[in-house]
Amino acid sequence: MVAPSLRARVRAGMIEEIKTVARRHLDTDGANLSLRAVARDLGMVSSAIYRYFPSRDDLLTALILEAYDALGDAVEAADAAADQADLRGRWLAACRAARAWALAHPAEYALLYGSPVPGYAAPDDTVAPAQRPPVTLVGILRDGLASGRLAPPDEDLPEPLRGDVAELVGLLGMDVPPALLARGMAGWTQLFGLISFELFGRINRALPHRDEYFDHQIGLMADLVGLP
Amino acid sequence: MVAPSLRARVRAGMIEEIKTVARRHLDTDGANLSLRAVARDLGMVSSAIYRYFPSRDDLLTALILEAYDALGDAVEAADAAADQADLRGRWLAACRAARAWALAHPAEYALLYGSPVPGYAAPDDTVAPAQRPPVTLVGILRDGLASGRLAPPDEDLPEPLRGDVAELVGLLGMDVPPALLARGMAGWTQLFGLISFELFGRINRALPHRDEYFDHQIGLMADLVGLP
DNA sequence: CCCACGTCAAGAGCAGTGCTCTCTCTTTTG
DNA sequence: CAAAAGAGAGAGCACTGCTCTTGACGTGGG
Repeated sequence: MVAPSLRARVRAGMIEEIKTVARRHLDTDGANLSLRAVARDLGMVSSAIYRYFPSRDDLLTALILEAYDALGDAVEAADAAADQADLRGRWLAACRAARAWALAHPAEYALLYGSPVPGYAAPDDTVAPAQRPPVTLVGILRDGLASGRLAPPDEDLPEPLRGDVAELVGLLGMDVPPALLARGMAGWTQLFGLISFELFGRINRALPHRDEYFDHQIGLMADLVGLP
Repeated sequence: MVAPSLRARVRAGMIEEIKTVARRHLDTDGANLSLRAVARDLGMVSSAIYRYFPSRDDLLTALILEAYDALGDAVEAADAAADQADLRGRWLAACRAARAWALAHPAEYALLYGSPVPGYAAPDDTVAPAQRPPVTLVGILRDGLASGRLAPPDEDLPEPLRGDVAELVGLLGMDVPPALLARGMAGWTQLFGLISFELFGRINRALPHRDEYFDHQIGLMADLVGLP
């Protein structure tokens, strides 16, 4: 392990600076990020950017990865900060943290969960960090099951579906009944829908009390998954 | 009322032809619609398009309007085709119709419910057609309430929210308790989330039986709104 | 009938985009 | 100290939305 050379440190700083400026452009100008505009802000020429990122998509991918991790950190931190015995409190805290992060970083949220850019295919690196929020939610359910505070749902899944979800249970490494995982995914789907509606402006201008509306809606889903 | 002149009829046909080709480009190339490419396909030069649409955004708006109406038609038709006494059947049919339309027209769905285009602001004309699917869902609940087949939820909404939702009830002109409307909106949010995840996300590659998964998820929401 | 008016399409051009290639200068390395 | 590698600048290609001008054509009124 040699000490990084001056050039290497400058390079790392440059990469960070490019990402910072790009993030700023993302927040102000929306999803269509212009490499040339970023370069202009940095006082350099557009072709110089290609020393650091092989293409615009790679820059976007780097931003997406960081955004997934930032969202995952926020959700997991909120869950960890709550009273671990209070399952419903943990669920609500995780959901609120996701919404708060999305409201604070709307353009990055749109990058993660908006319509996919036509030519762009997200690399596999993004799969794991993307699953952190739903995994956190399911983890709360697993904890509840383990501690006996959460009763599994009465129903079971019909067969072709049961196998799929059971496989997903194994993939996530969380020992919960398939029917419960399905309800947990319903909660995650609902959370995503709620945030997207609020952010993309499709939801009602007739609902001024957005915090209360959000809390009520995620409360409904907490009921659905069986949190007391 | 005079008969439209030959020129007017040719013009109307041209507008339709442009929209058709644009829709095709949308489906193949994704959201970034190129005016020049559309013009090329029509054997004309890009500037000629501006005789019919003042800008690219106006062409997009026309497509969005038609898409909203197509989706609304599909959902309402599915609801109307179901046995009107079978409330749960109507709910499921409406949801399935929305999904089917989205899967058949992914790019147009993305245009409607994906991340908003930065510079673009949807005109007010789009508000009414955009509300047709959720209004259809709530209409099912109202019918159930009127016929006594659906019991309103036990709970009531806490105060700041109750007023908001009550106002929304008035706005929609549907006489349902606020708590029930809130649950109906949860169902609509869930439906949007489900379709978006399936279309955009590569959530659940581990779920090959998508139809069954979808049916189960909307079934959960049918339970939540109280449909027997 | 005919001509002026309004519509239409084409072409050039402007400012912007992602990206490539070359050329030069500086830093690191053997 | 010389060779190799890295970094930035600049020109250029193909593309985008959009504007303006120019010339051709169909149509309705005199």
